[in-house]
Amino acid sequence: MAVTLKDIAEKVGVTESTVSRVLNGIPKASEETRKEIFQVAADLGYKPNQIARSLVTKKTNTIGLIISDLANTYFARVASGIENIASKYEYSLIISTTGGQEKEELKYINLLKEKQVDGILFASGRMPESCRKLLRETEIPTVVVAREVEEDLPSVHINNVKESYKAVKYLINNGHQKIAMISGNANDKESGLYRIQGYKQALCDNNLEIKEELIVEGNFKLKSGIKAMEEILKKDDSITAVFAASDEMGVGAIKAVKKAGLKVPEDISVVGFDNNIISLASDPELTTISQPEEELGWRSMEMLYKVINGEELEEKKIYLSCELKKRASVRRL
Amino acid sequence: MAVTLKDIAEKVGVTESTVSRVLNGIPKASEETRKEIFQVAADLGYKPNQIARSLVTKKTNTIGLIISDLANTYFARVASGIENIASKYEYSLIISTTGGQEKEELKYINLLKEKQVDGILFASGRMPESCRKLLRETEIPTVVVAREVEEDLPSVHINNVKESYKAVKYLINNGHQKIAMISGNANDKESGLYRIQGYKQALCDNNLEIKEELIVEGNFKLKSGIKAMEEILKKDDSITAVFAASDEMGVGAIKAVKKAGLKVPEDISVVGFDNNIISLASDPELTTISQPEEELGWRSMEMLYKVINGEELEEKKIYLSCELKKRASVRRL
DNA sequence: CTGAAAGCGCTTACAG
DNA sequence: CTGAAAGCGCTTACAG
Repeated sequence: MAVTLKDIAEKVGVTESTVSRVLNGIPKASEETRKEIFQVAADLGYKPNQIARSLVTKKTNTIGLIISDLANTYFARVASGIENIASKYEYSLIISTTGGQEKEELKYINLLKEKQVDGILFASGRMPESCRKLLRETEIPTVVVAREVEEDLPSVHINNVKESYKAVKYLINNGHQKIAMISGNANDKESGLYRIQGYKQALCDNNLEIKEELIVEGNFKLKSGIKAMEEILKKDDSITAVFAASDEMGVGAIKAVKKAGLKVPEDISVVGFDNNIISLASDPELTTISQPEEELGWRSMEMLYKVINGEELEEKKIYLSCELKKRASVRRL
Repeated sequence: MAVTLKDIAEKVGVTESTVSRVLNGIPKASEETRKEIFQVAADLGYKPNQIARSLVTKKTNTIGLIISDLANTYFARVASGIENIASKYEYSLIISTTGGQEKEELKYINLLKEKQVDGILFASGRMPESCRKLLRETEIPTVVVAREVEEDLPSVHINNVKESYKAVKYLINNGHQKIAMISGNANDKESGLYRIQGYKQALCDNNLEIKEELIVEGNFKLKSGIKAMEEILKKDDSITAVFAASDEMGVGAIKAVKKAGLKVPEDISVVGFDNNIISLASDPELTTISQPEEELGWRSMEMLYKVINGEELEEKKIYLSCELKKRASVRRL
């Protein structure tokens, strides 16, 4: 059996209350009993039962992370950032993956409530109204990660419109005028739609024509990038550059260009998004927008910490900015 | 305030015990009170407090995962596999990352004990004696993931010697005789040492000479692969193939070969290890050994489940085998 | 079929 | 400086 406060108390000849106080560093006990209590606790290998403690303090020192998919590099890095800072704050992390499914999201919010977590970090697709409602009812402090959200929930994310704009502007600054895009799905309001908006905005602001047929949809994966690029080349082989909404698709684009007997960047320049390791593995290395995944993680955890402890938030919505990584896949025209 | 059993009991006019039994599906209450209890519970939005429940049942339905690093693709995928099956078994997952540091590992074992987890999955570097000892004392059911371990702890992993052998044998079968290796650190008894052993064994069994100077150490990262390959080319430009202990290093090798003005696979063939996405991003695509990360994850979770429930294990050590992915980076001589 | 009681391992006023 | 008591929200024999 595990050793309890009672065991220590009996052995020392004091009461559980005293042992509890001493072990928790509450004010003065006689130096003598203090010493003895610590001694006996160590001898017996006492480990406080946090479950029992949580029941009375109503704090579990654990927070729940609801996330789409750990096998995805991007989310894995966000999770990593969260874990690092959580452990610094002495919070444990319960991780639940949802695949972006609303049903799973609801299930886990309920579960985390039952487990009495002190707070929730939500990094799983767009947050449906049902989740918001449930979160409100359960009254668990929540911060949304990597998603803009209409709700007044605190959140930390990047500005996808602005960052895409930056990528496309870079191509324009390098003299490109006929720029295609390999996008995500426009129904995905985040990396899908917003990155398209940034692309269009950049063209528009620079008096370049937006041709809808030059925006080809992929699913962020490498293969879809290949297919999309092939389609683009078939449609219009006079383009000189392409902006891909993910590095995987960007690398796919490079592959397709080469397969078509053309060269990157001599014939076609490519810019990606993410700064995934594959952007460095490709040949040529892919120019890309570097997302601060780890920072997204730790900033959200910091925010949540403040919310839990009732501290004021200076900003309810934090936008982190991304860095343009200039590499060999873009040429100056 | 959260609604409790007591609230329901009062409203229905029965006792907490009855409510508890009904909600837990314990045998027969009158159909009438059952209905009413469920009704009231739903109306009040009752959610059982699992902390209170755990205190009495001595089960938390959560397991702890001690893992090196979530930002690392390999471990992230292992974690993903674990999470998927854990949630199927209705276990929550507390994830703690250690960076492979013994001190952190010990800290988290203690913490998980205090949190009364039902079991631990250990996927963090070689397990030091101190951890084994602590695990024994705390008596938490444990399964080791992706690491061979002398101890009689159950474990699931791949056979690094055998899989490396397979990779090198493939090169030999394709007519290669002068094969270099980009290895990990030999002090790392797993992917470091064992992959070197497999390489040597394959050469040996095929009467090829082992030249220590053709084994150059990297750190599994892309850059180190480039450096190692440059060194190898400097030492002996008559080699026709290289086996890299990771895909990142393999891709690095390809880059170095190209930079030296040679071609892959025409001049030098390359085989990697992992089947990381970058093996597909590289040009040419990298032939590699595909590790079953997700399966590593779920098999270990399944094993742990059995241990927790006192079921007999047919095998205490499970070896999963890897698949050789034949791609364009190897040529037949 | 249901109640009353004890207990899980802690913490925390309240006294003294 | 320390005890005695109550309580956190449940479950589970034990009666009846």
